[in-house]
Amino acid sequence: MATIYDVSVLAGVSLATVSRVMNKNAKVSEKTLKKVQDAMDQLGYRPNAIAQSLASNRSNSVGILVSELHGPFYGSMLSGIEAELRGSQKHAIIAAGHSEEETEKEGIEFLISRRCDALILHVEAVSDEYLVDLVNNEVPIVLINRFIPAIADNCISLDNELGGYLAAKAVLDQGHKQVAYISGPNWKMDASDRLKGHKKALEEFNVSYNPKLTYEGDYQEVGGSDGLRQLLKDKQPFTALVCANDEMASGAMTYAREHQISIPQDLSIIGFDNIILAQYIYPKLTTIDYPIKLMGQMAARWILKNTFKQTDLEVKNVFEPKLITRDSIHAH
Amino acid sequence: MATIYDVSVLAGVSLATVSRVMNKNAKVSEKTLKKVQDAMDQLGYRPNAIAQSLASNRSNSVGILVSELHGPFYGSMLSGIEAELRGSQKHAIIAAGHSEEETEKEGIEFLISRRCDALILHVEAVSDEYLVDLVNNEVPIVLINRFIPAIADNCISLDNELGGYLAAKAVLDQGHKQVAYISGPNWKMDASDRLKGHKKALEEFNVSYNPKLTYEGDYQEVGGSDGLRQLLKDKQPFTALVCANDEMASGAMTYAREHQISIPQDLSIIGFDNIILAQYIYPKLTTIDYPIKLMGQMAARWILKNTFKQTDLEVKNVFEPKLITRDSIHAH
DNA sequence: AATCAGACTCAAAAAGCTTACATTCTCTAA
DNA sequence: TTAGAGAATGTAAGCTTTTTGAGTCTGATT
Repeated sequence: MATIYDVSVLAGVSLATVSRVMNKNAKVSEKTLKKVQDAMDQLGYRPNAIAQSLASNRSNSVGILVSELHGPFYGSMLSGIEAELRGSQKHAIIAAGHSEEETEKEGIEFLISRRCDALILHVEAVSDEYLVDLVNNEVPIVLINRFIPAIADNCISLDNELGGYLAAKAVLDQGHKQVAYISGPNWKMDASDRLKGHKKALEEFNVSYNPKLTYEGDYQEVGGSDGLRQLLKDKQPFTALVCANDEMASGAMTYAREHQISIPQDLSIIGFDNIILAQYIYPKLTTIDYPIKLMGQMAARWILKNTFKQTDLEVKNVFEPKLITRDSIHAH
Repeated sequence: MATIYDVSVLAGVSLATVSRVMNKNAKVSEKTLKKVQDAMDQLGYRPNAIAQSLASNRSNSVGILVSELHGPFYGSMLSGIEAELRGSQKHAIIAAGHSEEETEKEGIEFLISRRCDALILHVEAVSDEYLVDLVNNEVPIVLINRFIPAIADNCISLDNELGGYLAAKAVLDQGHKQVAYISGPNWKMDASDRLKGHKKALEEFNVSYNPKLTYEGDYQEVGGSDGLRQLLKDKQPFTALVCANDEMASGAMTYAREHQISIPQDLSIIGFDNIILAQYIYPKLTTIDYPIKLMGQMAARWILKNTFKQTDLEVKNVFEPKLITRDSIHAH
């Protein structure tokens, strides 16, 4: 593979001149420019990005750590990030953290050792202190879906509490008084925030919160079906079910169908996230929109602005969820 | 950030020794080993992967080009690849090609300039010749979901024709004689292969192929709904509908529901790909399984074997689709 | 013709690591 | 004791680029 040296020899100029042609960062005479470009074409020269990074201490790449690569959620997020970066010739290096502390740390180490110019992290298992430390001592970092007050500016998050509130309000507004809840794993910040909002709405509607009507799920489909089964077994009556995400809502809907409970006539269900699935299942799922693609884009924009100095960009840190009304809620 | 030099000074040894400790590729005495490791710990030393790549001409990274980052298909594929690579300390650099020739080429150029040790490509717009050229002259490459005879060993593909055959056979076996078909974009190889298999099955069952019962869709949901509308408008009767992928099948199902056509009583539908969605929609979609995650894993394994010389690995090039029977087909 | 500014270009150091080859230890066997 | 072998370690070149300070041109001005 041709190197810059080969180009310089063929063009009869110095390395520095070839470099200047590539980077367009200094004047080069017309004549020289042409000579160099011809030589590049002739050799099929392709700059070695690795060597460029080493020499310039810039890699033009952004490291991204997500929990999983599959699933509708991360796909949208990556897609949003990639779209935004592409426009500025920056690129993505992706690692998966699998929601495990060790793996997440390894992933971050990897991205840093790769000399990414900045990192976008969607991490769950790692501690706040660790992240604060990282932000203060290492590369620029943006956190998605996590809010840490000490580094608020580095966080792009959703107001999960508001989301939980809106979901509960949606069923309460329809006259439901007995509302069951399937939460996410309580150790996850977003799960507990959603629950907090849920309780707030209940309170506002003078409905007392009944722990027996709550089941701690796992954000997976099975959590929804297990949850509904468990809730029904408890014999505490309820007419509406709020699920902390769409997968669980879907699981609950499947379980309901298998047990001759029709949605939404017998039971109203609402989800959270508005993943693509929500509009495919039947009945179409009423849910809370999580603008994850937009948030991914915003994270990328934060980096373009703060690390790559495209100062004209606007960045928004906190996003607001909103209700998407479809067919899974019925008035009571 | 500490460099290998800092470590060597603190440990009182040479650069070479530190390097040997990192790479474990030569004997180092117990005593020296400990000194070096202590120094590394003390400095929080983290090797500069960029410099390592430049010096060793190996990046321990695999470039991956997919059409899109979102969607169930690519997510599974990436997930399979990542899982396999992680085990061997190799990493993924990902770019998106958006099914456009220019973008795909740019993506490939980028990955090569990044000095990836090998590439996994899921490309659609780029020509066979271009790929053959690439395989012969540049980095090691694996193609997913594409079969090019000249470089058959580099291809990990699905027998799409067999899949098309199986899908048609599934409805024919149930006694259907009037079978409609919504295809993918015909310029895509997989779409035309699936159609070929479809025709073959019809022939085998002595059902003549009727072009009026075929609609060229776009592999998106809207292609399914538009397709079904169009087919119904044509007044050619049919009792079964074969869709070239699950998204379109889902679109068709939605359209059917909206027009009081019940599935599968009035119309049997079968999809293709077995994306996660297929088991969530109602009725659960009978479809053809596309083991994309496995294929992603296999592509990664191909690279571990051929590029990273883990010669004990077994690689399989052609995968066979199989029928997944659920609830969307009814006997006629 | 000499001078000078500005435009171009060059030579060489630097970035952080690997690795071939050279050198120095440390034993064992004579 | 000491030669010799093998183990352990060191030296220095090399990987491909960027970048800085130092020229060299060119043409206009005196």
